[in-house]
Amino acid sequence: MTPATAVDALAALAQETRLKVFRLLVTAGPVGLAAGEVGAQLGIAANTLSFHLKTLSQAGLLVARQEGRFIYYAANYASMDDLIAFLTQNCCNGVACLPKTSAMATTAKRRKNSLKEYA
Amino acid sequence: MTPATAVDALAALAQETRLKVFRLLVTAGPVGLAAGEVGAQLGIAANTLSFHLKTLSQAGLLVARQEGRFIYYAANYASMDDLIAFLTQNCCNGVACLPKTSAMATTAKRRKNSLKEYA
DNA sequence: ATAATGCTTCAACACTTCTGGAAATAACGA
DNA sequence: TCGTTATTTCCAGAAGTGTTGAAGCATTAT
Repeated sequence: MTPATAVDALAALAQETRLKVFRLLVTAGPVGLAAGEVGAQLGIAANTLSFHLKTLSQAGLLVARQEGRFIYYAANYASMDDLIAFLTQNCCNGVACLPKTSAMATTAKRRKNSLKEYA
Repeated sequence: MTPATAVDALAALAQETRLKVFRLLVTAGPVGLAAGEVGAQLGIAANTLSFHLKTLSQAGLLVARQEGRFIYYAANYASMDDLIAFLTQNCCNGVACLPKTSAMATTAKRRKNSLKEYA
């Protein structure tokens, strides 16, 4: 992750509507949601939503796939991970400065839930 | 962390100069660096730097303390942690979607290094 | 006192971003 | 084919952001 890429991603998230959209898609899982569904759930006009989805996609935070007339958007977990790694790089020299972050996805949790759940 | 707080923090980080400053202070540890030192290391004019330090501080990402003529700025690890927790909340239902993030600060690492290192 | 140092504030300008209406494109159904 | 649905693009105006030079405060040194 380059500084420029990180700035793009952060700028994309630094807007109320886009942050709502992103968080909705983060909880929605890898399958994602159709654009219209996102708009309906959050009460956003189609053209405005399209603008914000484009911004998030260009920043690499969302991936889009077409299915018939619908376009599904899903969170790009890998780039979110890269962004967080970039922000916390060399933080505190390994001391426990980020308790919530480290608790969030422990090795134990990872072992308990397999990726196949989404297959 | 409220959505508004998160947007403020993300907006503060979504700027090349500020991101550089923040990352420098993240690696600098809890003691922080004097404003002038930050400016010297990154090559930023005093007035410009002051503007950006203020933005980062108001967003809660930095804490400032005066020491004589110098003002030391340090990363606020707690708010960075809150921000990451906010972004990744309910992500992927516990599946291993953020490998780097979870590897970043494991329980093992936390035990190995005590907070007293900075006392 | 006076000067020097460290940092901040102010005002002005160029530049970018967000929003909303209207029109365009694309896929499907009758 | 024609209409409907899903989504995007274009445009213009309003609002916000970053940079610069000059001036202003505090704190320390002479």
